[in-house]
Amino acid sequence: MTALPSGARVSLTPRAQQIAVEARALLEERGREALSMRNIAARIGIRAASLYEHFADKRAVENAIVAAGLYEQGDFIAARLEANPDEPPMRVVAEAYRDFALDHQALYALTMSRGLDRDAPDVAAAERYAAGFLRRAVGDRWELGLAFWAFAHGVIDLEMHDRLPPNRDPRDVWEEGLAALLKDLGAEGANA
Amino acid sequence: MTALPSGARVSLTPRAQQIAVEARALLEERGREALSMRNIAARIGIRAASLYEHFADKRAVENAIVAAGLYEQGDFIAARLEANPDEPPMRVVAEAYRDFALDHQALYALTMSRGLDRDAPDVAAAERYAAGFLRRAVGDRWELGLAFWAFAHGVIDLEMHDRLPPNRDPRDVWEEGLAALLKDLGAEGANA
DNA sequence: GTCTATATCAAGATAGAC
DNA sequence: GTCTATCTTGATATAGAC
Repeated sequence: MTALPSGARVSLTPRAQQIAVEARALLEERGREALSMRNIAARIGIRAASLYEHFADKRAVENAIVAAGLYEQGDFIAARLEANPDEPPMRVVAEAYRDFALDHQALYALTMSRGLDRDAPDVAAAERYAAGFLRRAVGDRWELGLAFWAFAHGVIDLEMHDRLPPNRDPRDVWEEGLAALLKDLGAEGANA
Repeated sequence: MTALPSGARVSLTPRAQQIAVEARALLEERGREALSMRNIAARIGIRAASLYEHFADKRAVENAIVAAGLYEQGDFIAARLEANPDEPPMRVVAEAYRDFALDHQALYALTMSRGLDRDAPDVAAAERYAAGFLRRAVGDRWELGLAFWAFAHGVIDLEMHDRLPPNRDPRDVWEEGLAALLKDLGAEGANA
């Protein structure tokens, strides 16, 4: 069940792979508005024009980053589930989701605040892979599963935009909402 | 308790007020990336340079839009509460929040996906006004109130970015999560 | 309060040579 | 696969005249 390296899941030439890796590093180091074709190229030591030999346009580069990020997010969740077999899976998935997002904020924002290009096969497959963990954690209560996701995303997004009151700990908000939802999920989802 | 017209709450010259109104109309009609100084000016029939007589920079124009939007959102929620005195207030607030957001998507996105400029006094006051309704709806369970907000924002944001599965009704996700949170809030918040 | 004119910058993308 | 050179567009913002 150990995951393949994400490179093996994605249909890119080796060079395009490498560019996507550097682009992602750039994104995480310098933020989203630094992710320009020029900056990506400069980091690799080539000219922006040369990138178009490997990607049709900027959107395609972003898609590669997003797809790789979703696989990595899934792998991270999978590892946490393996490491915590006695915790309620939905709690493990939720905590892992949040930790990953907060550890990769620019990547998370890129993934969530643009529409996903579902006609890009790599993106669509990566989305299915990542969503699978949520699905399995909630059994047949798929709508409630999506509600967990919405709650998690909402807390993370408010936190990232500094919208929560400064005198409150976001972790308390998180715990309060998560507990309420888990109560509703009940025993059904209590173990995998 | 009827609200003042939002103009009266905001410290802008009449001309600046008028510009902000047009800017907001532009935002709602043509979306966020159409909100440029050039486009705002063109809609009024002046040149972009002239706007700087009334606002220090673009950010200030956005702040005026956001502050007015928050007051309007608050008024909308207040009206719903008055119209539904027998419903659980937290449910009324949540439903009103969602309806307002979905009816003013570009405004909502502008308000939520930029940081708020809290040193702009108008913005800070508007935020307090809008947050007050949530506060009163949850009594002393303020963290849970923030969890309601996070959940609502999360559903709305996923919905706006087309992230929810196409074969599921977002309303079902909404209802499922809201019901779970309301259950946890219990009788305390059942009436105002 | 608005104008013209302009500075400044940066973005995505293409053509065609090597 | 990368280069140079360039096109095209569009943004925020300022100076100074009227």
